[in-house]
Amino acid sequence: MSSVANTDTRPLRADARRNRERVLAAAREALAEHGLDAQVDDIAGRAGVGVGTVYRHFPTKEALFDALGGERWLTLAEAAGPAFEARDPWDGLKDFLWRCAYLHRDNRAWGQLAAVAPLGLGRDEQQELLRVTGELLKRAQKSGQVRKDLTAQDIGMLMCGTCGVMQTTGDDRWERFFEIALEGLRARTSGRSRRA
Amino acid sequence: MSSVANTDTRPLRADARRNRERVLAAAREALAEHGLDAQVDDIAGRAGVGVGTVYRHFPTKEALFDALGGERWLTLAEAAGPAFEARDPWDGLKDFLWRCAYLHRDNRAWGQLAAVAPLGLGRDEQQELLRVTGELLKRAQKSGQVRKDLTAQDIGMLMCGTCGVMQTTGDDRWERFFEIALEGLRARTSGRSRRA
Amino acid sequence: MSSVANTDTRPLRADARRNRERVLAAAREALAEHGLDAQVDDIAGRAGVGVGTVYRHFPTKEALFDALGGERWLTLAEAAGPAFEARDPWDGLKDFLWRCAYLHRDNRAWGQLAAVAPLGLGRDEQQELLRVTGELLKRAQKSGQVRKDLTAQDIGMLMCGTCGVMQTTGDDRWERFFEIALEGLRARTSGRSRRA
Amino acid sequence: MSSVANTDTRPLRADARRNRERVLAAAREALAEHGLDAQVDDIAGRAGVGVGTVYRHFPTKEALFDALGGERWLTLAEAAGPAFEARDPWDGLKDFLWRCAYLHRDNRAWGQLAAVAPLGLGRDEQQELLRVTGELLKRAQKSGQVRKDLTAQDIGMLMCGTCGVMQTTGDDRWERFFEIALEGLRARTSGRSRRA
DNA sequence: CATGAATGAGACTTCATTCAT
DNA sequence: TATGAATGAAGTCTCATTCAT
Repeated sequence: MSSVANTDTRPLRADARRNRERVLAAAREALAEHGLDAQVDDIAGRAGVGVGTVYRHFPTKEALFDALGGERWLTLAEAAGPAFEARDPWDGLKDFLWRCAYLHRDNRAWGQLAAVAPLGLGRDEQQELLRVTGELLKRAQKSGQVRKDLTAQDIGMLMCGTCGVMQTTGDDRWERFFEIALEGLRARTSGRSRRA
Repeated sequence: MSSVANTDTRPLRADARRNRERVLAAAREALAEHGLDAQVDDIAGRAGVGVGTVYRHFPTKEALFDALGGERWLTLAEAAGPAFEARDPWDGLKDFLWRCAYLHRDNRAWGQLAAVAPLGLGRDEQQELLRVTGELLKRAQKSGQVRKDLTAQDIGMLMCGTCGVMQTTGDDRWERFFEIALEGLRARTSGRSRRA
Repeated sequence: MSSVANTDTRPLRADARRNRERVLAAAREALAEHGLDAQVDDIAGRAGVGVGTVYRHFPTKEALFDALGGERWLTLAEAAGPAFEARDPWDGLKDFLWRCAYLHRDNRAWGQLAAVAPLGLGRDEQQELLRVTGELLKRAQKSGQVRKDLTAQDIGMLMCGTCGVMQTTGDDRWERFFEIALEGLRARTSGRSRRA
Repeated sequence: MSSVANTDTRPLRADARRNRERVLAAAREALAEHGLDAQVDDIAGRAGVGVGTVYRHFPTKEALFDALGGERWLTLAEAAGPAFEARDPWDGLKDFLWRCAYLHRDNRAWGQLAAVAPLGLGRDEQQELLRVTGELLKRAQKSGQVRKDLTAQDIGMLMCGTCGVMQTTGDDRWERFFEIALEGLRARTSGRSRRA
């Protein structure tokens, strides 16, 4: 969660780290409010630092938002933990996905990022998320509750679409959308084949 | 489709109309490429006219994009026509929705607009779309193929989410998403309960 | 008053003349409201003609306003008429000057022009005004009521200053200013000489 | 005269202050030459800074000119100082007013401002000017040299009218106007001396 | 290291004037 | 001849980024 975009291994000085965190927090706020059009000066202001400090930690506005994106992937992956405890694998998967959705609702910045950060590409942080998602998915598939052909990336797209709805409506209607879309994951009941 | 945003009843002069169309076409292009950040000067350039001409037809950048939005709703509504001919209501509905999706794919500008034009709100042009969607939906519900509790707005959100995916991935993966989400519309087969 | 700026001797066609007058009237209005920043399109609109027509009659925005300026000089000169009937020459002069002032008050456009049309320069139309002013002035000087050293141009500057005040305050305070300034024209009372 | 429009208490950095002064100086120049139509880019150019710098110091073109206006009132008020030393109150008043007039002549920008800044209204800086003017006026009235009914605002209008003339003629003729108008302030002598 | 002043390309919009219809 | 659509230079202001203090 902490030094996501900092490739330098040397630990940052205490105050530098604090500034970095402040900037990230401010960026989250600004991003949530104004989307990708958030202004660097505004972010610096919210963080209580000068623009220069922002640029010391992040070479570019884009880099700053990228760092936020990194956080996002990690946090989402962490959200999977409880889902592994669930008795019913389908419940576990659902729980995880709703959790992810609410995280996006509570952090509008992430929703904005979802639109820019293509899925299944690049970022290392994303791998872990895909891994745990795949795990939960496989369990549910084995229990016969979920379509056998689904992949973790399919799930990713579903979340991505949900973020889109979230931002467009700006209210709670996405929950309805999400509930419907989740149904799309279910295995078609054996009813038919049996009847046939 | 035609003179969407022109409230003045007087018919435009031939050349003026041609320019208006050119500007709209250029705006579509620019919007597709750069989203809402597309620049008026660029649009004028693509249209082969001066900026002034753009502003003569549309008082504001926003108004220009609005006009595009109007087109969108109308065209989508028109896309429903063939669906009413389908033998199977579910096939009709699916056909319509895929058609809508492909229209968005072929006109990336619309996808950008989808993110700004909340559903179920405002614009008159949107009413017609909701109406025909509702009609097709009702038929499919009557035939027992689709969840009874769905509304035209639910369908709208589904399309909206699909646009989100389309833009994020930038490739064809949205088709997969769409196919899955469509499954979410299906009525849970009564097979089970009946058998019980 | 009519074809002031039209140097072509051929009489204009009836409708052309009517348009010309309309444009001038519209220009007066616009000038009064927006000063020299009045827009040609707006003037054309008020006149109920196209911009092209405005430009047919006046090659340039400046030329249009100049024409208004011409009117101004002529009308002011005509305002002197009654003043020649006055019993008392000083009363006659005062009457004339107040009349001029009120003409400017009632036609704010002129006030705007006053700031751009230097006095004592160029325009033929101005000569007549200077002539009659000089006449009235001379009479009042002969009767010993007015400073002997004043010239018609001094009077012109006084009017010009009054217009400045009129525009700056935007209300009636200029009357006060004018009254005071007029006193400055009076011959210093014989008191002095008597005492001497 | 110094940091007129800077309400922030923190002292500006040395270089920032220097730039601020440069911008103001450039604005004075531009205003003098082109009036309120002076362009921000031009001002920036004259000041040797980028446009951004102008906008950092003054949020708006209007704000910039306002700052100049503030200077004006203050400087004029300061010009009254010497007048209080004069033996003869009328000489003192005259001296002050001529001084004001010359200040406007030497700083044409102020003349332009005179046309926009109505008298007796708003600005705090103006109060001081009205106060000292009133003071000098009262003295001259007490000594019987000046019309008893005059107010500081009347004097203000007189200066305002003078600025108008100054700008219209563009030469020295305003001195003549001013001299005449000043005579308008004098108490009509005859009655008194006669009675005496 | 931090600060925030400076930069300047570039965005949107206006409007005098021209010219095709 | 009248119309009003088209033009495009020019104006105001913004904001990511750099750099002196």
